[in-house]
Amino acid sequence: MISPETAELKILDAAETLFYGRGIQAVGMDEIRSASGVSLKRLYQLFPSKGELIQAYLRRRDVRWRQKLAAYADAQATPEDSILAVFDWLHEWFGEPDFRGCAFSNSFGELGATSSAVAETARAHKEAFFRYLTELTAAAGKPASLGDHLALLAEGAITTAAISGSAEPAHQAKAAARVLLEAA
Amino acid sequence: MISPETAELKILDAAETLFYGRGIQAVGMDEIRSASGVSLKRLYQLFPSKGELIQAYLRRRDVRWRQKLAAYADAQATPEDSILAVFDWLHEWFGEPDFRGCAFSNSFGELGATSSAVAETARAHKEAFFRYLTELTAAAGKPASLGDHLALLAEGAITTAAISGSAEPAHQAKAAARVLLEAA
DNA sequence: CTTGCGCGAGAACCATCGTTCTCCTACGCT
DNA sequence: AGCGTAGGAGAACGATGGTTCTCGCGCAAG
Repeated sequence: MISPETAELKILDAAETLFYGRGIQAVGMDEIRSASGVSLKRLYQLFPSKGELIQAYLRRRDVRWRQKLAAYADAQATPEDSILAVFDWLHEWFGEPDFRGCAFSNSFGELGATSSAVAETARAHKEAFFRYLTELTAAAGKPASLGDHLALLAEGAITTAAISGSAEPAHQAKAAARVLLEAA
Repeated sequence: MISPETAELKILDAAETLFYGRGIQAVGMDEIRSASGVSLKRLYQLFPSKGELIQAYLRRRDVRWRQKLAAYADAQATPEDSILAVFDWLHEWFGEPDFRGCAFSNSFGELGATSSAVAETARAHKEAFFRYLTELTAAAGKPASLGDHLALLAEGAITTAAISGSAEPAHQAKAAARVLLEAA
């Protein structure tokens, strides 16, 4: 028998791939069982309902996504470089073969109206992202409004890249961000 | 008996309210029948499947949304004013009590991976919106890249307003747009 | 008048899905 | 060895949803 921790990881990995790739409602618990190789009984022991699995999926993705972004941006030499690097990171993300937009925007559009837990998780994710950009602009000695503006550009780039299937919006957003950064 | 045209309108109105307000998969055909007052038999005569009703809903919303935007923006005195008016119009839209983000982004996130028809409709809607903004920037004697940048701001404002539940992103996007407009 | 067609109301049908249950196997403890 | 418990595989259950069918009625043509 596999350990509970391993089982939990396998379930979360399968759930993330399936939920993100095909939409939450389009994926049944049976499919998560097949993909993870964990029995239904075990699955329900670890996550007592699909709703709790959805929350666990979103929470883990939130943390990992923001960690990866921060690791990339914080490695830059100056705050200005960090700000622009955000858009480079987005470009790399958009180019991944399974990129399908923002998991939080997607789940909000799908379930936000019927699940306040999903709506709240999406809101918290976006707020944390906004806060991070505002920290970067503060470190560069720029006003908080620049953080808001950059966040809108990034947000727009994500949905546009998802729907158009192109990574180009990241470069466009970066060009706009450079203008805003120099003007601020 | 009501005329087929009237029945079709009542169905589309009910479908739009329900699909947009609660998500497409969360709404059953029975609920559309109750809300529209049109019998299931008639409903299936006019729209042979839920998929075709979804497409009709999205097509009509695309046309109306872009018409309303263009009517508002084109009424301005100068191309520059038209560009900035786009964000005023967004602000009004965000303030509507049933605002829940972009119907196309939402349906793309929900069904884009499983329905190529939905994905394509969303793509066409965004492309038309982008094209419209590029026309405005061209009329103002600005480069096409400005149109792309404004589109990203608008797009970001829409999803941010939806998830945060605030109309403020429209004002923030307008401020950023003004900077980009003057710098271009 | 009567015959038949179109319609509305809603039951019926079939698939799917979230969740639970059954049955059987394997292993740990005494 | 024998017993009890946990776990896996998958059937079962109840609800829901998309789609179709049945039934009964009203109206229009002959």
